[in-house]
Amino acid sequence: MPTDTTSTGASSGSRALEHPARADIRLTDVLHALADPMRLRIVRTLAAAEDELNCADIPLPVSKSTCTHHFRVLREHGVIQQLYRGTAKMNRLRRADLEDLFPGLIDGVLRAADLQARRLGED
Amino acid sequence: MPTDTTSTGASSGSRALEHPARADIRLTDVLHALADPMRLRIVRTLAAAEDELNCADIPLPVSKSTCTHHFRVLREHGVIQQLYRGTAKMNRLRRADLEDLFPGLIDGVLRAADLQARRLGED
DNA sequence: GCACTCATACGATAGACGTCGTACTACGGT
DNA sequence: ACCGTAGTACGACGTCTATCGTATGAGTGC
Repeated sequence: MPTDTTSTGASSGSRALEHPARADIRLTDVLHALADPMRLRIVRTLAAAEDELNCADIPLPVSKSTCTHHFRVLREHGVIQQLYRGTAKMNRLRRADLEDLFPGLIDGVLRAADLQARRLGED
Repeated sequence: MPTDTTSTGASSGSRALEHPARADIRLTDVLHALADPMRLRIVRTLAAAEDELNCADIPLPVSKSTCTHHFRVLREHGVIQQLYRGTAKMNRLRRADLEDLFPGLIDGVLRAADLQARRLGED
């Protein structure tokens, strides 16, 4: 029950995507997932949206295959939740699970990323 | 001056070890450095000690070469400060620099690691 | 000076990672 | 039924990583 992905109900519910159960999420895996510029950008965008986003809603300077790869890494390491909604695949941060396991961690990383972006004049 | 390693004075001051300046520390590098079980254990031990530690003071289930490798990664990514003191090499967390750049990040990771260790019965 | 200890350097190796392009599948609309 | 769109699968490629063993360098103490 920690990784219930059927809560939206109205989805066509075709293929199931494998997510790690909350208890199986490992800190080093999460850190590894976040330790990549592309993935960190994805996570920041998802966090800023506070709503589920289409893969294509997050512009990345890499090919579509690479994009798929990064989303999968984030999902398999327990950082995001993905579910199909028709032809699109919606993405959402697993805030509740992560907050339960590692309170404050994600917010700390996001704040750090914001500070660095401001400091370096990016973003 | 952000990376002054001569503050201890009494050290023999032989070889200098390269450390990134505070402004050059990148979040993804720090996360990557922490995203390894061995290195996370090193950092946790250093944080718990709150004092500088010899490399050999941190027992790791890997060879000495590998140990050296991990310490170098941590240093080159700005997580720890190393300085020679005679034949030993002392290690210390760069808490001030990291706290200045990414407030709360390290503490968040350490707390997360503690919680996970308790949850999994390790530690 | 010599032995001992702490740590490095240097290869070597096996595996993981980020990236790409192309071919393919799934769904939705017309 | 058909096409278009969103995303996957697969194979390839070069790079990076974690690990090791052995040989080497730097200090301490006898």
